[in-house]
Amino acid sequence: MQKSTNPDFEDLLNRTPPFASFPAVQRREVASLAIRREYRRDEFVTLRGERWPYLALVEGGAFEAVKESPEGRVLSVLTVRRGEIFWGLTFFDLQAPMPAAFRAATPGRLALWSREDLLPWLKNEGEALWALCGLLVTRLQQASEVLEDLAFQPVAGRLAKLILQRYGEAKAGPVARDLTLDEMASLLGTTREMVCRLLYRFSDDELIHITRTELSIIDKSRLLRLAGGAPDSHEPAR
Amino acid sequence: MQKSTNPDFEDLLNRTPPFASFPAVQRREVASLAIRREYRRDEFVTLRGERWPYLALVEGGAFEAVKESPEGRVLSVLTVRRGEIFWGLTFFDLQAPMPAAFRAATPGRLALWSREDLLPWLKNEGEALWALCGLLVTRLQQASEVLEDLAFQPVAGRLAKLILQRYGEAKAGPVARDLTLDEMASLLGTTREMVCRLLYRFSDDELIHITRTELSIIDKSRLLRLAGGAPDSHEPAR
DNA sequence: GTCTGTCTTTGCCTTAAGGCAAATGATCCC
DNA sequence: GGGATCATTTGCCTTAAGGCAAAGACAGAC
Repeated sequence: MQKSTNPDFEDLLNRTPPFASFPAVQRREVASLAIRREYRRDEFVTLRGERWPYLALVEGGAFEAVKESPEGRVLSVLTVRRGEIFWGLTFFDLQAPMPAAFRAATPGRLALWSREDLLPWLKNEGEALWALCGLLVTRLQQASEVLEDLAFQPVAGRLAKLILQRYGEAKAGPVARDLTLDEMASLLGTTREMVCRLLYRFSDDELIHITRTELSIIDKSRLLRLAGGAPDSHEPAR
Repeated sequence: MQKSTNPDFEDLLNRTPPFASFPAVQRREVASLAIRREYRRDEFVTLRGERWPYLALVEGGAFEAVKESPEGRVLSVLTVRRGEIFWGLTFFDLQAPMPAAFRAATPGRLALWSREDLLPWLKNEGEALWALCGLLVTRLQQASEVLEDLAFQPVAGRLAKLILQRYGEAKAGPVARDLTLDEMASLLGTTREMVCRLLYRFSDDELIHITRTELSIIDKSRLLRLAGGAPDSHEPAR
C-alpha cells in the first residue's frame, strides 16, 4: 500500500529530530501516519486549556504559542518555523492541558502525529526518545530565557534585544519595519503604545533611526548594552 | 561487591520516576552509581552558567532554582523537596549551561548521578526515558505558570496566590509567618518592601490579619479572586 | 479620486513598582 | 542585661508602565 510519498516531506523528516533517529524503513512508516493540514493566517491550531495530544512538524509558514491575559494583553512565547517541532503537553501527559494557544502567524502547513499513533514507535526507539528529550530541553531553555527577560529586564531592554535579533544582521541600511507595533508588543508582553514611544526614545538617543515604515540601527553596541549584553549568545562587550 | 544498601534510599528510588521504571535488579545497580552528599543551608549546588551534567534526587531538605538579576534581585523559579528530581540541562545537552543557580534552601541531602553513569541505563530502558520526558514536561508546565503570572499578574495577585498556597489549608487560626519578607520577595520576583506594604494593604482590606510574626486568612474567596482564580487548579468562582 | 479600515504617533493622566533611609521590634550570644 | 545583628515596617520620592483618546498617514476597494 503506497502512501502519498512526498519527497520534500520525507527529506524534511530525515533531517529533523526525533524522526532523524529512526531507521529509514521505520521512518517511512511513521511518515505515513502523519496528518497534514494547511492553516490560514491567524487560524488557531488549538486553544489554551485544551487537551491536544499531538506532535507537530512545521512544513511551512510560522506558528506561535501565545498566552493571553484576561484583559486581552498577549504574550507570544515561542515561534516555530519550517523544520521545527511543536507539541501539546497532552502528547506526554494525558492530563496536561495546553498552557498557551497555538496559532498560525502566517499561512502555513503542519504535519501532525497523534500520541496514539506515534508513541509505540517512539518507545521502541530509544534514540528517538532521547532526541525528544533534547527538544524538550530546548524548550525549557527558551522558556527560561523569556522568564528571565520578563522578570529582570525593563521593556526597553527587551525591545533593544528584539531589534538586534530581528534587524541586527543587515549591514547598516534602513530595513522595512515588517512587524506591526501590535506584533512587537506581543513579542515583548507590552502594549503598542509603549513600543512606539520607546522606538522614538531610541531614535532621540541616536540608537536607531526610524520612520513610519523603515528602521535602521545606528549604534549597535549601545543597543547591546541596553539589551543586557547578550541578544543570542554573544558575550557582553566588557 | 556489596554497596552500602540503605533501605530508606532504595525505597525512595522505587517510588520515584524515572527510577521506578527500572526492573528491581537494575535499579539496585543504578542506585549504587549515585553520589550522595549533604548540603548546608544556602550552599550552592551549582551556579548559573555552569555546565553541570547531573541528575539529582532530593533525599531530604528543600532545594531551589534561583535566577539573579545583575542588580541583585532574586527570583526563585522552582522548589524541590524530598522525592523530587532535578537536573542540569547539561545532563541532556552537553552544550547547555545552567539557566539558574541551584542551592539548598534548608540543610539537605542529594543523590547525584552523572550523565556518563546514568545515560547508558536510561537509553536501554524505554519506559524510564519516557518517564523522564514526563518530568521534563512537568517542569515546562511549571515554567509556563511562573511565566504567565509574571507577565500578567501584578505583584498583589502573585502574593495573594502565594498566601493561599502556603497558608490556605489551615482551618482559620493564625499561622506563624515562616518566610521572611526577603524569601517571599524572591518567590514573587519583587522586593521585601513591596511585600510588606502589600501584606498591610491586604490587612487594611480585611483580606488577612497580620502581626509581625503571625498571619491569618480572613477572606479566602476574595484572595482567590485577587490571585486570578486558580491557586493550584481550582476553577475561578464564576 | 474618495472612502474605509488599519496602523502609527502623541499628549495627558493614573497606577504599579521600587529605591532609600530611618525607626522599631525581635533574637541571639555572651 | 547589654549589645550586636537581623527582620520588619513606614514615609518619601522617582521611575516604569500603561490606559484612553485624538490625530495623522497609508493602502486598498470601489
